[in-house]
Amino acid sequence: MNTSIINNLQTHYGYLFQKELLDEIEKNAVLKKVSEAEIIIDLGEEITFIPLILEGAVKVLRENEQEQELLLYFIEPGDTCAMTTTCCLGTVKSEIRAIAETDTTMLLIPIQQMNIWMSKYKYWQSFILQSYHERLMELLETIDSIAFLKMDERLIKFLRDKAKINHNEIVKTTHQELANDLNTSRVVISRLLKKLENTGVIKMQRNEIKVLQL
DNA sequence: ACATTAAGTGATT
DNA sequence: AATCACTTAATGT
Repeated sequence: MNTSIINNLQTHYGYLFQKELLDEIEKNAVLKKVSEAEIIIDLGEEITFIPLILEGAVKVLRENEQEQELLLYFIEPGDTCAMTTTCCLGTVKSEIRAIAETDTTMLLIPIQQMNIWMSKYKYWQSFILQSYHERLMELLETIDSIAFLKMDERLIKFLRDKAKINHNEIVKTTHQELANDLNTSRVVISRLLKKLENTGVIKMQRNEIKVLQL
């Protein structure tokens, strides 16, 4: 494994850097690159690995039978996906869909290793627990947002989050996509965006929205 | 020039 | 806030 990957691990996952654990990660992990919009794992697929995000961002969403979707949270470098850690024994099927938000580089850790390391390495255990906690907090934030915020507040929050994740104040998306992510209709999004533009919060063009007030 | 897709609007529930 | 029906604007071939 080359040095840039090791450096990256050190930057984002510093606290789980124990010599032996690092050696094991080198030995067992597979480097994977996915490009934007690629589906990393889909509903019902068997989970055989857990990802450590090195570069990029991944969006995690839920979908019901009628193909309505709802964004749960984003995961960034330094994160792992909690849904894949929920069951430590046996194989489980994914309850969520993970899509590359941008071009993303990650390390895939086989689920068996994950289980072995849980008891073998204290750093690994606390990393997983902490990550699980973070994911839960983000989920709570999303729930709050759905329960207590009106659609216009949800929309601007989403745009800001997205701008942050992409490290770019210009969010490249369509009104329809936003409607899908927030599980509302395109017309509603169009009208709310217009209001936001009039109040100077954003500026829009076809296929992109510039968030002025981050 | 034409077809396709994105975005805007008014009316209704 | 959702849905419908329709218009207008932008973009690809």
